[in-house]
Amino acid sequence: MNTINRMDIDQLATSQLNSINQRYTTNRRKIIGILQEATKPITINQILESNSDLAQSSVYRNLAVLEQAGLVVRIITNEDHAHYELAEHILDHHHHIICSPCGEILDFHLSAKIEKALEESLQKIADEFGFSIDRHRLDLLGTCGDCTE
Amino acid sequence: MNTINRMDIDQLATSQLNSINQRYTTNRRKIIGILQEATKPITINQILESNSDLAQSSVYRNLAVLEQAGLVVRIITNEDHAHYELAEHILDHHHHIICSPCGEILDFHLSAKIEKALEESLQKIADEFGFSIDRHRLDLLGTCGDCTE
DNA sequence: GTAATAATGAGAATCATTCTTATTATAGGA
DNA sequence: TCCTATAATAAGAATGATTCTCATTATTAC
Repeated sequence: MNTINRMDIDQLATSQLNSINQRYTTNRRKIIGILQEATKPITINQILESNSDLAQSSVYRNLAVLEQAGLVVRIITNEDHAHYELAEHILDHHHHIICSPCGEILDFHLSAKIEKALEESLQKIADEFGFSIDRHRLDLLGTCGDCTE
Repeated sequence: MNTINRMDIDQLATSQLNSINQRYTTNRRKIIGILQEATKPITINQILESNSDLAQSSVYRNLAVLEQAGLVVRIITNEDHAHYELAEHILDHHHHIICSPCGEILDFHLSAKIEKALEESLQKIADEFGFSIDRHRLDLLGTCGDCTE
């Protein structure tokens, strides 16, 4: 998991940003770096805390650009703040386990077998509805060990 | 699906609201009725459009109460507005297919077999993470037929 | 280098949602 | 049936995450 290294990410980022006529600037590189180190989805406040050089408005703007470029995914939960993480072709396909009390989000993987069976079912369903699928997401909502105590 | 009738819902609503010391008022009954007729998750604006008697602030407040009572579920997507629908013990367990361009949300059902396999996998994963599961949600994101044309 | 264009950052603006408060409705006891 | 205590309502104000504006700074192409 996440065997892709920094050099490869930079190359990917440059090429995907270029394809939408955007540059891979210093700020964008910083944000990608912070997301890569985070190993789990984080909020904009957490990004700002890890690098005080970044302006809030720039982080909002750049995350939107990085999302358009397909490099970053925005995760919406019932929390006040959105969470962000690197796109699945950089990490790998996975799902989220969310602690409702504290808002923490962690990644998990389904077994290849279940994942495949699920994808086949979903494709059939999309066909029935006349939808073209972009992606699916599966969240597990509950309470983490720390919040139970 | 959704074989429960209005009388049963009213009874359920009364009992679940009472258990958190809340009343099943006229406004709350109206909101439940609108959600039942909608057959798919709708926004607060859509609720206000179906009944001009309701004050916006009351709808917000009452949906929060109905959600606490476990009668209503709030659905968050990337859209600006949250969507609401009746809880799964009133409808039945299902998932959502979401059109990203227009924001429409429809319900779908997984085959019992896949659903069961999935739930078993998720239980194992929750155990590994030391989480207690509340529920899971599965969304299919894509583009509906109308938005493709 | 220089001009043209894009990105930045500070703060203002937006807008869904939540909060406040005076008014109205409801339930339970006398 | 009337009181009284308490809950719900509705109108608008307040909040706060996110988006927008625009003057300044950086980058690219020639």
